[in-house]
Amino acid sequence: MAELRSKPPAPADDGDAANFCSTCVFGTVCAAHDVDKIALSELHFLVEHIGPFRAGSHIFRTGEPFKAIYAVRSGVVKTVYAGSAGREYIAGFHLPGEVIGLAAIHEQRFPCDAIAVDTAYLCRFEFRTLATLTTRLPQVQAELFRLLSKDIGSATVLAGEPAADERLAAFLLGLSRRLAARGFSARVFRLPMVRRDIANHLNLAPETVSRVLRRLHDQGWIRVLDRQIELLRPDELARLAGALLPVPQVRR
Amino acid sequence: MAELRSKPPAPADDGDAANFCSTCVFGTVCAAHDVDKIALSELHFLVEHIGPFRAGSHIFRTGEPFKAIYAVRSGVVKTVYAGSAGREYIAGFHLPGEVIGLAAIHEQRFPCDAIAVDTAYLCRFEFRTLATLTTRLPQVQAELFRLLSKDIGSATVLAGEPAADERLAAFLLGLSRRLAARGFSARVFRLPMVRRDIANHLNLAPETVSRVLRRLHDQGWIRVLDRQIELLRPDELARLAGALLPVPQVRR
DNA sequence: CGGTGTGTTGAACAGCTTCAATTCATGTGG
DNA sequence: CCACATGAATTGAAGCTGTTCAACACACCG
Repeated sequence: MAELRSKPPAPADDGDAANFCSTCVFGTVCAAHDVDKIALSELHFLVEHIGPFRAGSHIFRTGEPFKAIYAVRSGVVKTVYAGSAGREYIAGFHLPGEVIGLAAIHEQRFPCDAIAVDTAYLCRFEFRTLATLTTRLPQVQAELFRLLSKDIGSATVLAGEPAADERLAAFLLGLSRRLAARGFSARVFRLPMVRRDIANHLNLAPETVSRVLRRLHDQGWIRVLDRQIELLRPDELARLAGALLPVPQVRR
Repeated sequence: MAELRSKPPAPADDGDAANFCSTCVFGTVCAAHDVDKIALSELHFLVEHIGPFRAGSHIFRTGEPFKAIYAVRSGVVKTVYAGSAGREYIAGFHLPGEVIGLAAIHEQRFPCDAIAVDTAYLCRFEFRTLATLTTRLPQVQAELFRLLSKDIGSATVLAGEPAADERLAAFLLGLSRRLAARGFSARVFRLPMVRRDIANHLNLAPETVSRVLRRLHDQGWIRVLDRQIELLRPDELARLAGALLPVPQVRR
């Protein structure tokens, strides 16, 4: 477990006047297509680079009026809903290239907090301007539809309420795959968040997370050393997780 | 509990060449605004009325290629995800005016089954055509964004995993409010679905649903007679449900 | 060095599930 | 028309999974 890459504290690629960030959701959309050059440059002009946000600081808060959506450029961000009885539910952990804030469109207010887990940099997209632009950039509109649709699915996945082991297996594998898609090792990685966050994401007590990790460790399917994780038997984990897994990225 | 309205077996309003159905999601959008008349008539032309679907028959199935979204015109439709170990999870019950199929945009396949609970009639919107039209009808685009965003939220609500009583209270109250928004009584109504469906929606065993209903009944907060429900103390139910409730429709 | 927050482990408890039996309504075939 | 089968709903009893409460190890930091 020595070859673990430590995440760079600053974004590797900020983009410039001619290009989007390498992680940008809209980068791939615009690169290959014959799009309206003027509109494209407007889209580019619309992007606002913000950060750094230190671990624990808010990108937006529950109840704030909705003005913009955000794409994670570097670091990790969690979206946190206030649950009943003082509990909090973490809807997701968002890696570079992923977009947050889309759930706020409906009520025009953010329904959750967005909090940096790591030191995080983001891109800000003023939504009204973006929505206007999409009428001239159908590919961007399609991408927005797709992003919104994706979030419906991801919210639904955990709702099936499987056993603790399955949830944790699905969580680890999902994280592994998303990291792999970003050029990191799929086998060995470091959990960016504390146990309590994992617990709140999977609807478990932190103690249960500990115990399940230990169980998986004792079975020889993973190795756990603090936040260092090594997946020894991803096949077994996948079997455990069952239909719960986010499909291994077909598109984008 | 005698004044209960029985739901009409056929849609009350099919719309015509000049008007959308009274329940239509896009009706309100187009009615009041100064929109492109030609584009509007195209949108109108795009709508395809389908049905009836008898209880238990599929509107679409998991894995089918995504071609269109659907709006419920009359009746009730459930969206069912295949859960782990043969269990099934019901993401939602959809009343007239609500849209289903949006989660399929992302992977271009339906991630769930849509099954009629009641006899149901729907409107079908070819999605590609619709997406093209929205570039000329910004209000419709905005409405689509809003619908998608709404579904993210609704999927997240139950994820907070509260106690069984809270879930059931939230479910009953949510249903009551949605029915009220459609002109039915908020106090007295009939559950369109069987207990097992409620159980699969709330991640409970059918037996637990029975027991909780009985408990609420014995507390004097509701009256239950088979599928007939009367809410005697909606205030207490709301207190129980806590932050879990869908906000009482502000917009639309 | 004590303080704080994270993580682990143990033991008792609670809530929900599971299994099983019963009632009731509906529909089918003899 | 009745006998029987089927499925929904309810209720009871037992069992299990995860929670809660509590104690402790460990690292980091003033």
